[in-house]
Amino acid sequence: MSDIQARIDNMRIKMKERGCRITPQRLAILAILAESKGHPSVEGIYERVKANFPTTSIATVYKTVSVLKELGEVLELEFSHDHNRYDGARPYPHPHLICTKCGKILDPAWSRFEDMTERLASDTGFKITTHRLEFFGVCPECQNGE
Amino acid sequence: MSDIQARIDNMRIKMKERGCRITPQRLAILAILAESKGHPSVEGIYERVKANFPTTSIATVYKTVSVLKELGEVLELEFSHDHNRYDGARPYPHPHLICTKCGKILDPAWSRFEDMTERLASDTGFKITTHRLEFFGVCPECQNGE
DNA sequence: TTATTTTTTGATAATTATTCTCCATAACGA
DNA sequence: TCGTTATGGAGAATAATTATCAAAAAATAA
Repeated sequence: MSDIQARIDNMRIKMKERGCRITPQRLAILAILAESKGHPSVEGIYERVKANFPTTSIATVYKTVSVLKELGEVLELEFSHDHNRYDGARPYPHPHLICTKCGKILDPAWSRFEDMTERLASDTGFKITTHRLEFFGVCPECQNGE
Repeated sequence: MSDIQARIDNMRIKMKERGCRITPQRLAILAILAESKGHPSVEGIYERVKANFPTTSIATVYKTVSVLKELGEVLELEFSHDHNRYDGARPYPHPHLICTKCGKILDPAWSRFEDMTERLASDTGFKITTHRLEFFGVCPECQNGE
């Protein structure tokens, strides 16, 4: 079974356990999020769902993403000046590399920051639950004016 | 001269150079941002400015903060589900420690991530311009139910 | 100083992403 | 299959932020 299929199944099970019904629209949303190389926005997910389910409302996408967020099955990247973006393939905190020109978001293949987090916790008394690390810059394509 | 006064003067000079006029309201905003231990929101700045200038509009605060952001004299912490928060004392990217219960934001005394950034740039071809690193957790006060 | 020009202020309207409302419909356990 | 109950969809509501614009204040010129 592919990683993507495994992610879809995992999300499905988590939603079921919570008492959610798996509708075709939701399944489509899960699939898009699990594939999500591009870290889509709700708007972007909505556009892709509509290809198969033309009557879908954007509210449905918001509601499904919200449940997944609550379940820890999707990572939300917050942008107060733009649509939030979502990572359903790797829902745990990890670094992101964001092109400030085209909005592309990449996942550099790096490990987490356990030791850093631990030291910070013992220094400050905080119980650290999560973190967010994002690098911003201009991608090679945008540097070449493509 | 105190660090805070130096920050105020620096912001003032940068705004002057850009052709901005330093009004009493703006000076009050600069002072609040330079002191900003608590990483205030626009709303919070507005409340404090109103103590001295009761007729101030929140739009004035938004506009001033926007100019400072453009000049790189204030760091914006983005929260898509809440007011953004601002750091005028240390306007360069640095880690933040955020209590998810009370909203307190601390600056742990850590250095930047130059080496990390450099490696990432050479790995991906991105021209890295800035980064964002935020740790979330529950502060000691909130753990004790205060 | 006074007149003139330009920017800023402040009140409010507009915008935009997101959330809510509500009922017909669909999912799913019995 | 049936009955219960969550969901879907359309549009209204919300909330943070931004835009508008006339009046006031600051800079500049005379």
